Amino acid sequence: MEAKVKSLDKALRVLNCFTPEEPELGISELSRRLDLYKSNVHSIVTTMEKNGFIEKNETTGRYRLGLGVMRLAHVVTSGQGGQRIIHRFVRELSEEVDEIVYFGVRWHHAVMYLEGAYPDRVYNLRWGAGMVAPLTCTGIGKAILAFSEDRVIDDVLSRPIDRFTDATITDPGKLRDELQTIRTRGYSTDNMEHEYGVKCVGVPVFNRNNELVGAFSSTGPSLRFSDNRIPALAKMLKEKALALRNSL
Amino acid sequence: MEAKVKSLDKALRVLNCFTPEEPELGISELSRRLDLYKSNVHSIVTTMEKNGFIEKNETTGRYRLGLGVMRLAHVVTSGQGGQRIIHRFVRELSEEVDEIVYFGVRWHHAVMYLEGAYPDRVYNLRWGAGMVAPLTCTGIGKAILAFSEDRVIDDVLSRPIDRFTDATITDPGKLRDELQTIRTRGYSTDNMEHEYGVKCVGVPVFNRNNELVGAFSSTGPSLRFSDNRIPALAKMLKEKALALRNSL
DNA sequence: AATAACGTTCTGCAGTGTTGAACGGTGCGG
DNA sequence: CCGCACCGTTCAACACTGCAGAACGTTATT
Repeated sequence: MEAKVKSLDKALRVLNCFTPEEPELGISELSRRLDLYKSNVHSIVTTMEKNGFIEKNETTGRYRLGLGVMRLAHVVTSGQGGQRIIHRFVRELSEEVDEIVYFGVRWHHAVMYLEGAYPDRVYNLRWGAGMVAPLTCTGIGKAILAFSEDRVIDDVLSRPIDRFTDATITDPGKLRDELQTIRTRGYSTDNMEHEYGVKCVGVPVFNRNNELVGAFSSTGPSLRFSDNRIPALAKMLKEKALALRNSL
Repeated sequence: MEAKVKSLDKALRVLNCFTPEEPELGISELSRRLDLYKSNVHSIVTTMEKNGFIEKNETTGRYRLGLGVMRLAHVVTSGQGGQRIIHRFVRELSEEVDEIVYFGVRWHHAVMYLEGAYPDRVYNLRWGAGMVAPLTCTGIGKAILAFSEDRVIDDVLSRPIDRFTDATITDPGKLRDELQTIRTRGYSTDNMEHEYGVKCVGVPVFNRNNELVGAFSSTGPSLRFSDNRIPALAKMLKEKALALRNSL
């Protein structure tokens, strides 16, 4: 697909430069990264600023995303009718398993987390709707990928697979086998493949037409996610996914 | 302020057409609303779609905001360092008062809710970060407005004040008195001024430099928010605001 | 003091966003 | 069952505007 309005395309690429790791960028930095002239980026940024999508940090002189983005995000979350139901299910599930629970969907070649809940004892959780993670090395991602259409799986496996820990499965063949295991078993696991010391369990969520809509996952320290507890967790997640299916 | 890049400005105005009430719009509808040609809007929308900020609903043929917006929202929320602390405070506060609690900031002439927490018994809550409400008739809004700079107050009071219920204060003079009461008393109330049957209490949140950063509010059915309970609620909110001040 | 990098401003030209009409498809009412 | 109205979509030619590139004043670093 080709961009119809090229100046707009550039502007949207500017927005996409901002990440949780680099939430604040300067004009020159953006111009280097996107291979655009400084004056060009400056025009774009000031126009965004006028509309509330970018804010200027007056002390550093650099720019960050503005609250206008949050208003749009609220439109997205409130617009999805099932969102509130899913929120409730995630919260209930978190209390039942007494661990962090997420709901996420596939977004291009990644998982996007849309809902999350966690017990009170989890104190310093870095989480928020819109968070993005790989499909290939997270419990939630693998649960989604395993039940996605073949062309999606082929597409994801044909690209280089990022390594995060030495447990990350980076071989496409092995990952394909893993996905088969997940399909037959009905749930996925993440044995510290994304982050050291963190394990996950994931199950797919379908709607009444048996279409994949997303996945639940539960995650926590490897100490609590012992091999013999995981099937029990998976069972609880699966039951909730089934209940949600009937409520969607 | 004038838009440097006019085509971008149009595109951003397209995005701002989407609201929680109308999350899905057609090309013709947008073109009428913004007084632009259909083909023009179409070019803009397809370019947005390519970048993930707009999605097409294939069944209706209309368009809605895309998940790319959520990714940006996560950058905003994770970027604000204090956000996680505030989240924790709101959650604690919600347990202490056993009611819905919000944290919000001023955004132009409105409040934007950034954090919210609520007890389990609250079932069907319509809430999400990025939600926007008036400054003039909500507990959280009036708590912010009362402690804002004079030019902000004058600006808000000089505009027509929307009416939502027959308790809404729409007279600028009366509202100015109300703000003075809030300042001396240290907390604001919303006595069904925004929604029938719903009451609120709000308190401002300052940082160590005594600059206003936002406000807490607690809200719920008027039955539970009796006149003699409100001071107690306000006291709890104020204590939390003071604690937050020292943690920011 | 000198350098380098920053954000910002300006102008003329080339490239592109916009116009306006026409297309096929869909759904409604006569 | 037909015709109308509206939808989203496409296209070509032109007028306009977005952008390259240099120059500006500031700030931070050496």
